[in-house]
Amino acid sequence: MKNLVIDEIKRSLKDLNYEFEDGDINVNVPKNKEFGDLSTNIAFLLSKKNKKNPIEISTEIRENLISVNLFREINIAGPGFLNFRINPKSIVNYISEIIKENENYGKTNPCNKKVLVEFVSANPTGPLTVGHGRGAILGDTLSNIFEWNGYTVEREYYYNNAGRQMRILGESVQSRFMELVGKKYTFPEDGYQGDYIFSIAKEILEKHGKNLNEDNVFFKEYAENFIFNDIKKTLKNLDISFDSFFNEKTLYDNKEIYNVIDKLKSKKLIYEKDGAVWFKGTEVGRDNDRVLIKKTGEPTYRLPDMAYHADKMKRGYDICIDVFGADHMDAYPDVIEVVKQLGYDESKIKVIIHQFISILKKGKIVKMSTRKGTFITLDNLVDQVGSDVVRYFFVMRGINSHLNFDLDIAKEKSEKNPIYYIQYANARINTILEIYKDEIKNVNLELLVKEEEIKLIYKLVEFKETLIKVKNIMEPQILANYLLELSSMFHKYYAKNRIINDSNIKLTEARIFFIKSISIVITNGLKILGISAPKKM
RNA sequence: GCCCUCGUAGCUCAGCUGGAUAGAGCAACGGACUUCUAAUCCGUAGGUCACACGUUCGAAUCGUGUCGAGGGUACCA
Repeated sequence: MKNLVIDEIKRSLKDLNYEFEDGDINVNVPKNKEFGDLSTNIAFLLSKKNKKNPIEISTEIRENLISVNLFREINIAGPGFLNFRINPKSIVNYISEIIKENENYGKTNPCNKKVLVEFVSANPTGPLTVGHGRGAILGDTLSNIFEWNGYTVEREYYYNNAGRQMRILGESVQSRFMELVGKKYTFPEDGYQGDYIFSIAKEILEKHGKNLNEDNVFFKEYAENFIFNDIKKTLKNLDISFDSFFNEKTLYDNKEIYNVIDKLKSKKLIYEKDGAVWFKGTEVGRDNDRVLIKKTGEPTYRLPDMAYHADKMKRGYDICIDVFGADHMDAYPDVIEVVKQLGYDESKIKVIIHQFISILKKGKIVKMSTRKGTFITLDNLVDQVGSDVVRYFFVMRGINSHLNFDLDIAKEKSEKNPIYYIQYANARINTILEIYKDEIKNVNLELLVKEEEIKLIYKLVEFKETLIKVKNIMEPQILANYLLELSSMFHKYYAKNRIINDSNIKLTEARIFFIKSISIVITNGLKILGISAPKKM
């Protein structure tokens, strides 16, 4: 809708010989509907450049556009705003288009571009917690968005099953096993204290008996498998699946991490100090130099991260999206700088940082630690409120907001959750569609003349623009809010207007088409968010 | 100390690249089901957009500073 108006304005400005750039033209929906359907401030911008009165410019543009069929009315208001009223007849046929495209409405034709989305990427040291949930759902939703925008998407999970953390995990399980069979084994310092460690130990006992004689590696690998299966199950419960799991170990095996060092060395960005190998970040504008290889000979986590990103660049994606929690805030600029130094186009990497959520229980923030086992698992949350609610909840807020999630309220008030509001709108429509099954031929959509109907159609037309916008700025809450607004408009309309009206068949037919198109948009929108759209509730 | 993110109604939060009278849900109060699902709708009340300067015709939005919250600042991941 906006785009249609913008195109007309552009054409007009060319006619009038005004110089402008595409970004200059802003069209938006005025808060006060008396101002019209859409409004632009273009006259103000041109007035600066041309030293001309905004009213004068507006008048010229109005004269030029007034005969265009798209517009029913164009007014000049205030100090020079141009307000447009759209001619409903020029827009009403979008409904047919929506119904024709049905479950594909909103999809863009394939654009032959590949995007890799890396998310979750939790090491297998414990179950996924609600803390991981936001990243998991954000990553999957962004993947869906890119798919709907015509991209080929790969979802990748990056993990590390080597190193200290995993060793401690193995020792923790071994220790619990010994405890179960009554043998002595010291629980490791910094060991994992969660109950799931016991569960793993018990399963080992059941399968292998109490005379099992294996070393730490056995316990570590057993635990890793157990936990990874658990993680995959959790993700599956949220309808999330990955195309690939990338093990950090690969980068050791194929020496990629050392290639990174060598290349940086040749650029004189590497030096040794105190027995460690450092990246000279300060040379290229970073605040600090960083250790890449410890004096023990082990790489720090940064180095494989760098090699991993270099690997992704080699694989030839058009965009690489990294979904991180705020705790990675500090590491990624170094990684990106190194990618750049290695000669890759670092602008292809888009880092999405989301803030953490706090879980409130009885009004208090629950401090969570995987190590201490004081966490709420994502599974637990899904069990309590369901996948739809969880998925909606985690994308309904801006990624930069630190949001508080009150568990008690979420459980108590789950009926009043906004997701039900949206799903209910769709269910109401489908009930009517179930009742009215007469064949409709030659529907006359121009009978939809009520103001609410026209506004709703505008809203439907906005769907495609919204999907493009979400793809560009990568903030899915815009889609969540869109669906909420659309549903609200429908509920209000439904309360005031009957759809099936036996004394006016033609109007009934038009409205059936109308609500059908609303249902399609809600269903498709929810699908992108990974949420079901039941026809009955 | 330094670096990120944030501060909007009692609570949880929207507010797109600055636009006209700042929105929604929850909580409070009052209404609406013989009619396609009341998981809904309508109404009342609730605000110095943390604060102060600045840029601008115009600021919740941009800039600087102050205060407050969270996160990061490791040869942990």
